[in-house]
Amino acid sequence: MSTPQGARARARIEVTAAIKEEAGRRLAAEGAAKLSLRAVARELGMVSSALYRYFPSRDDLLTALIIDAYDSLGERAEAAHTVVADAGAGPVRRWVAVCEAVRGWALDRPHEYALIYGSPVPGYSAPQSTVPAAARVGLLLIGIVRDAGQGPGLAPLPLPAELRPEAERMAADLAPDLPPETVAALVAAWAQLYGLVGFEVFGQFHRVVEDREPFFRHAVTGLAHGVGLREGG
Amino acid sequence: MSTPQGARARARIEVTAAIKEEAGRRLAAEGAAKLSLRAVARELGMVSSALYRYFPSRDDLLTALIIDAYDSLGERAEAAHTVVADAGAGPVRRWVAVCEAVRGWALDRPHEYALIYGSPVPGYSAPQSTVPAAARVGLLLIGIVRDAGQGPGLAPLPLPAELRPEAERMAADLAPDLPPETVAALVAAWAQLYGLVGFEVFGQFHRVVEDREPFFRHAVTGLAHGVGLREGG
DNA sequence: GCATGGCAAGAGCGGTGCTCTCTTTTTTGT
DNA sequence: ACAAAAAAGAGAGCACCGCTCTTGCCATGC
Repeated sequence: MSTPQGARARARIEVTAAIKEEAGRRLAAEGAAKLSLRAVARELGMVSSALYRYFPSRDDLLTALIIDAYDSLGERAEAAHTVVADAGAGPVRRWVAVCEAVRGWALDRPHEYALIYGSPVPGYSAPQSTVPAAARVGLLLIGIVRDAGQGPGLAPLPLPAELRPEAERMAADLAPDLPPETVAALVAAWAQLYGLVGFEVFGQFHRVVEDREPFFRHAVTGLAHGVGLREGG
Repeated sequence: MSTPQGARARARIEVTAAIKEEAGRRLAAEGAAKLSLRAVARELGMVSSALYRYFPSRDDLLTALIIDAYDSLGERAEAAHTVVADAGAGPVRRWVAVCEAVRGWALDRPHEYALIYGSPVPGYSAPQSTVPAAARVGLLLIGIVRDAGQGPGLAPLPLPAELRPEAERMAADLAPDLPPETVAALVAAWAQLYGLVGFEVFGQFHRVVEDREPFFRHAVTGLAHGVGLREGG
């Protein structure tokens, strides 16, 4: 039936969604630190204590918003990748497109970006439930490298001996079909990408980099080369 | 005399220092978000309103802590550089030493790291007074590249046409004696360094990278190569 | 048809940043 | 030397916050 649990459960779902929606608005407008349950409740015309029927604490509400943010970012990155992949672009152009999608999303929603990649909310540690959503962009980047195949001579920096065991462990975990040096380079590039995006979103480039789009494109192209991607594929 | 302004000014300096010290302790212990003026005042045996005679607002206290954090980081990086430079190390080893100092400092004082390189405190924008302290690590990295000289053929990625004007502007601002492609690569490496450090400090490498020290060393060695440094150079 | 369980409401606790007033103490100017 | 002025501490108070507990209502499910 269309009312599988009766009108009551239906209302619960709607109220839950309304809370998340309003909380998302306030998050986008003022940031996570200023997100208050009382304000959300006030805006929704309910009393603050009623909100605790839906989210046991402020942190649980934040968790819901975090998962939404990861999903929104992952979706945007995947969409951007699909567009250029369908146009027949090579691996470097696909890599750059994904990076630019991440940057664009972060600049559009700086507070959501801060929520997932900024300082962790104190006393709060992301529950396991955020992991799949959080992994989407990483998987996308791995996929691009996998699709490109790895011609000999295009390999990234050779691994120093001290890193080889860890690189092999990472490769076994993340992409058993890729050589360990590629996986190590990928993980580093992944972190470095968020360094570039974070510096821009958090204002660290203020009065340092002015024309940021070409700068970013150039930097992530360097990242692509670092993991072994070349124009030809 | 030893009391150039009388006992009053002397006391003011001491109380100010005590406030900053206690605030720093609480910051290190619990993070910026949980830093409360009232708690600091309580710990110091004064009433909260008295604290406003020394810091007009919580944000001003945070600003003082931010400057201290930048200085502490800069000092540690400079000390690390001095050690390896005095030992006659080449540019790559000096670069890596500075990066490792940044990482070590961040891991030692995650909350201070979050304060200066994490999500900006909402409604707060760092005043101009933080700029010199914030620039120290960057200047150090520029200095290493400058000292290395730039042999031909070791240059970083050639600049695309769209980035050339901006790269020349950055070079004029930051290091007029270095070629624009080197400066662009330097700024990118600077941001990427903090991506690597931030991911580790903020727990993004949890269950992804386990043996982090060699991984970091390898990644920042790659960064050094990216700006044109080579072992011999 | 009625007991039950989900839900909104309200009061209240302990905490926050910040302001204002009042008093005391020190510095400064004549 | 003494009064005026500046600086500092204390306390009350405002408007918030997260969160808990109790109360009473009302729709739902037996």
